[in-house]
Amino acid sequence: MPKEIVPKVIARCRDLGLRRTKALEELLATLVESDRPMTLAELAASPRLADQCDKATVYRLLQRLTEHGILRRLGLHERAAYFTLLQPGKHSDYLICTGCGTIEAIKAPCPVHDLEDEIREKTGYKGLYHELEFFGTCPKCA
Amino acid sequence: MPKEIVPKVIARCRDLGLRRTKALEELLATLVESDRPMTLAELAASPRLADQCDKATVYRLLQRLTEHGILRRLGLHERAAYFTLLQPGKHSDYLICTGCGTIEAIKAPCPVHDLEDEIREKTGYKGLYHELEFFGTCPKCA
DNA sequence: GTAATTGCAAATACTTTGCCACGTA
DNA sequence: TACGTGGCAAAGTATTTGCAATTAC
Repeated sequence: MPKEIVPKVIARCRDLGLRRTKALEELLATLVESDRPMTLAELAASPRLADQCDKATVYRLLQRLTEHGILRRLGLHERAAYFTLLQPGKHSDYLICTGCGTIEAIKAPCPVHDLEDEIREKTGYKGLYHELEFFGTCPKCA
Repeated sequence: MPKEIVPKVIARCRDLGLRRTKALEELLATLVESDRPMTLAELAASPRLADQCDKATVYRLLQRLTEHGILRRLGLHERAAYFTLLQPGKHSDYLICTGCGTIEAIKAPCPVHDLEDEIREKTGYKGLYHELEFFGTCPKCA
């Protein structure tokens, strides 16, 4: 959670051969400050990026960072794709209200790691990871 | 798995006030025969439906059936939405190859029911359900 | 007969790409 | 200087809707 996250991630990007651009810095800062996954549209419209660069630039940045394993692309049921910073050792599952669309990360420990290991062994899939989401109607929407 | 599934589901539809149309029958039969979720495009192009009706009809059928709880709409990471028949007492998690896009249902018991109950109690969300998917590269694609 | 359902076509929404200018290393 | 990046605009892909015609009940 400390502010030093951004510089560290940028260092990782640099190691991967990516250039340090203003857009990269602002995009990462925005994602780190956000406590939930964000869409391309949300990112492109966010304060740090709106005046900074074109939506196509944000799009290509998201592509590049996802390919390099800095970000992860999530489904989350909306028409738009969501992106989140991938931090080693960290994993989040989400609780989503199908009424208002609110997305919140779940704090409880994820209960699927054992099954994930089992699947990895039995199927031989490489680079296995999972995505777990809970959907329902929040008290406000009910 | 028996053939009687379709008539039963149609009966449920009728109880909900839906009309028994050819398109409805074929759509349900297609989904029952499929062992995995399908997209609107796949369904509209499937043998039973291709000559039967317009894609817009399939689209609206999927909407209606989803609203009435006969089907469930899933994310599954592709740009297109996936739909699956919702059978009482049945639940599937999926294993998806990010290379070739293969989707297969996981047989192992789902390990998140306890967490789901916990979330239901703590948050007060109504109609809570979850979606769990594993992503990775299958042996063939690796 | 009446309301639900359908077909066709047009409109959206979000994503993706081409091409040339620009900036970082 | 050279190659990764960025901007603008156009093309793609999947979804969603309007409206008149049709069909189930």
